Amino acid sequence: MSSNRELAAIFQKIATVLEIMGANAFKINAHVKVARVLEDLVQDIATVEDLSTLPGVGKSSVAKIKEYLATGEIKELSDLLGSIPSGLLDLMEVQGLGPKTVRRLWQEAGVVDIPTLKSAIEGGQLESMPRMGKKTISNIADSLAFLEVASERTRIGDAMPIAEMIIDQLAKTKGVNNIEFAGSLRRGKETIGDIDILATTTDSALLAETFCTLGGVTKVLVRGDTKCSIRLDCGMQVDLRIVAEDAFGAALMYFTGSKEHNILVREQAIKQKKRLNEYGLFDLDKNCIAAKTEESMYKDLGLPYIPAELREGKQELTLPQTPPLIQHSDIQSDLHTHTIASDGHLTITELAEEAKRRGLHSIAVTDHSQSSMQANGLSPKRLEQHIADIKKANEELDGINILAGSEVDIHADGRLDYEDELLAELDIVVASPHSSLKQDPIQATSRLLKAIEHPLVHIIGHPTGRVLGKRPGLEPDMPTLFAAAAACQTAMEINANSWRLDLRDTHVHAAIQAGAMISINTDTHAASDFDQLRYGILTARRGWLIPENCINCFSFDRLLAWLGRSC
DNA sequence: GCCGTTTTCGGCCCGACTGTTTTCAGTCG
Repeated sequence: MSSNRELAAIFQKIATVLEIMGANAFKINAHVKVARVLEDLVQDIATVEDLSTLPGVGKSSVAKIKEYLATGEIKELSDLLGSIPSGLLDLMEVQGLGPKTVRRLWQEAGVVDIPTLKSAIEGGQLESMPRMGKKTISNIADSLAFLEVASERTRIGDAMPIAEMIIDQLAKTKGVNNIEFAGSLRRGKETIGDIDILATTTDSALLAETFCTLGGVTKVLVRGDTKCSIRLDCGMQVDLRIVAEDAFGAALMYFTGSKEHNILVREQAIKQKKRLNEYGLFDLDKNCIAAKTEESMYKDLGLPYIPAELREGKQELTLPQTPPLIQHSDIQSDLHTHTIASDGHLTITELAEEAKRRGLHSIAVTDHSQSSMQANGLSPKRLEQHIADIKKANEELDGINILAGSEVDIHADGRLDYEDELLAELDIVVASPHSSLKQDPIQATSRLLKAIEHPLVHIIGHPTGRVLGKRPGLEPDMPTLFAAAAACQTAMEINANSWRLDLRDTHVHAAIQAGAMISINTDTHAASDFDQLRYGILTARRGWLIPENCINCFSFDRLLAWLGRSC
């Protein structure tokens, strides 16, 4: 919902202005928390009956949200922005600049935005400020230059291979015992800020040296005894923490986060008269109760083990036991793939062989439909021939079932791109939006609803059509869609391609709550695309998906029965 | 500003690192 995002941005801005003005830190945090809750909210904020039921939303925030819904703005923000130059907000994005420094730059050097900061540096005006030495000024200049070329966050599909490559190299360093990545990467978020790596070693000097001189390092940002930070030529920042062997679990838990999860578990510790930090769980006499493994930490806090993907500070501490979240090995079929018949790079046989090699029992061939001209979509006549080719390949190949399908376009008005008679010949129909991705939410809802309710449609492919960092995609009323999907037994896809991850994590959770089935597919166009499945799994786990709610985990017989379901 | 299984008032995580200082403020995660 765009209004959710817009409102979240307003709360975030209020928080940032308050920070520059030196307001109470907890008041600032309260605004940041509301912003986060709004960003994660699946339901349109305008349809929430009792706003005060949202976590972190109190009396004052309810009033602000209501004001926004009635007028489209919040006066407090315009008032606040009247008291400081609005360009100061941009300065807060500069690494190393915090609220105190930004305020001083403004009041003592007349800096009001990034251009005036640049000229103040060039003109030497900062040098006369107290606590502003050569090194600090040069670091600010570096950060400014970096800000111009850097994008905000990195897609997990880019970050994960980098992290794994670095870990591979560091693991070979003499003395290293444990090494793992933590942070948002371990939690499986769709985009990553920094890569966090934790290690134990008998030679920390050697490990730090190896880390700071890795290929691709453009700047060493921090180099201490236990913490080093580097920036890579791709723009990513990587932090290495060297921790004690017997406190690896405590450190892993702490640096995996999220910050919100850490606060919740720390509160849990305080309630039990314990104390929790990155070195372990302690009693009031500072005796260590647990530290070595994450499992022991959660156990001694009286909690079930909480998988990293659930650690977002939401409802995870209320879990009575560890949920059996879906795993890579649970996936037995891929139900959305392409061949050279449309825009893929593999033949039907090559595709099926690759699926078989990866241990799947079934693969659905779902090439594009006729309207997808750019993707060489199949005319009805070509589809007829393609179905025959798929059936022939299915007979010839052992050890894999090949289903004849189509990824059929959902037109802007909700009609499908083939006649029902043709769709009825297919084993499986994935219906996806590919065009008119900027249509308004009401039209988008009705469009997707028609496809969900179509008796021949099994799966809605990449339901919003978003592409991370490039286009937001459709913004339909998700709760309405999920209710219909549950009623019609139409599965909603998690497209595992790391550019898409569509449905996103919060959608998956809402879909399951509504009783809808989920399908995780790679949308494979080339053999290596099967590797993207891991990102779909992470997104599914973040949405609390268990195998029972995912049709790709069904045995072949059960899948066939499900595909034959009546709507 | 938000919250409540000791609380409607009094908490709200806290340690590492940097740069500038001679003991600490600011930033970050």
